[in-house]
Amino acid sequence: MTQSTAKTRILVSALKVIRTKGYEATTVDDLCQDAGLTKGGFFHHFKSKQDLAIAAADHFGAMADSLFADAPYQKIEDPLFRLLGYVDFRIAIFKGELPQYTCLLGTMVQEVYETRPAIREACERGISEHAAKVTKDIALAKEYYQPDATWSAESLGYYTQSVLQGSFILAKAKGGPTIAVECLQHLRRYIELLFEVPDPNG
Amino acid sequence: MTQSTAKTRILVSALKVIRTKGYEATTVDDLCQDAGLTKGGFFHHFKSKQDLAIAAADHFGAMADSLFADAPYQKIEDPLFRLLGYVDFRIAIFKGELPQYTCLLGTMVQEVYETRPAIREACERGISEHAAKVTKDIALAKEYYQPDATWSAESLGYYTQSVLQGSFILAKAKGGPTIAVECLQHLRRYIELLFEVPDPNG
DNA sequence: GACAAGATACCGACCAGTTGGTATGTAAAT
DNA sequence: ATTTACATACCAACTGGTCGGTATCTTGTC
Repeated sequence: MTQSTAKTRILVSALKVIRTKGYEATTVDDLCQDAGLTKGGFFHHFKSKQDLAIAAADHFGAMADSLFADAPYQKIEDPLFRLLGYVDFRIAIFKGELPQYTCLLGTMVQEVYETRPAIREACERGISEHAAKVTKDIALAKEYYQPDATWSAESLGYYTQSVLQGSFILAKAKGGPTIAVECLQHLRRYIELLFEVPDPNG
Repeated sequence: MTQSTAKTRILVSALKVIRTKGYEATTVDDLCQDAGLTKGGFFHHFKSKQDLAIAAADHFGAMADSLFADAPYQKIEDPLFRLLGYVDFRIAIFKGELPQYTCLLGTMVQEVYETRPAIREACERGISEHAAKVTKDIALAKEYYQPDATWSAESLGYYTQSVLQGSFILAKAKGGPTIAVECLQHLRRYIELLFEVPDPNG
């Protein structure tokens, strides 16, 4: 059912190539070669490289949406443990290959936030939408377990994304996910402490 | 006493330009124009653009070193509160201009970790050295206040950097530091919780 | 302290390769 | 018979980097 039209092939290639080389270092020819078509075909579907980047950002957001929507942790009923399930799920993703667990949006926005406002905006949208979904569970958990806490659900939602984005950078710098995973475990511990989850070790 | 030799002028320009545009989008001509010399001069001091990037990474590390070594919070004697002082100091830095509080190393490594191993290595070195300095205080505080904690000082040191790097990305995406600062406040709260710092609000 | 001799710091023109993007053509689908 | 979905050929602009040259600063010698 996964239609392999040229347009989606380009988008898939964009996710792969831009995540490993960044936006500026990725040439249109790189994408054409990876997607198996020629430049004429590329510019038939996207009016510019920047246009492709925006479409790729949207596509990445949609991919992420369904990845997390279909993840097993969503079946957990308690919002707090669903939130912890989210963190565990993200830790599990780190077992894959580096360019695959990395975030296209964070990678691109880092490079182009000043020079390509339209791309920046697309990245911001994707990040914020994902953060909003995490925030939703946080808000539910907060209402139930910590209604009087001084921190806002939204800021904690963004905080999870901050830790994730930073972990990607450390993983790239270190050439592997070991330290990144430890960072996510700190994030998990923070959530446990905030919600006063009983320590399973006693 | 601050010698304005062409070489240091190029390095200063590199910090500025690469932090706003990224490594690949920064051309040698960009740097020459900003530093006020010509291409011939540039390649007299650096044998390649990549060579400059490595030198810029080292220079950035040195700048950061002295910035934090001379910061007022270093005078705090208790290592735990010195650590909290570090976080507060980083929050304070966010009051400046976006490209100025951003990390050159995180920006570059994101783009080039796969394509330019030598630059990746330089970025990793800089990040790890800074993390090690934070870790030092964490280790002291841990030994004194939480000697039996299960988390390692080193992982917490890297965690602080992870939150920072992620906060930079959010600041770039959002076009301002507001959310980033809130992230650092979460980091501060996490440290307080880990070390069971009494809540000043009662 | 003068001066030749070399090293250093920089300039400006140039080059080969690459880049994003275009113009034109064509075969299939509607 | 148009429109869609590509391929081919091409271009102007830009890229990192080279090269020969010049001004200035160092250094050793007398």
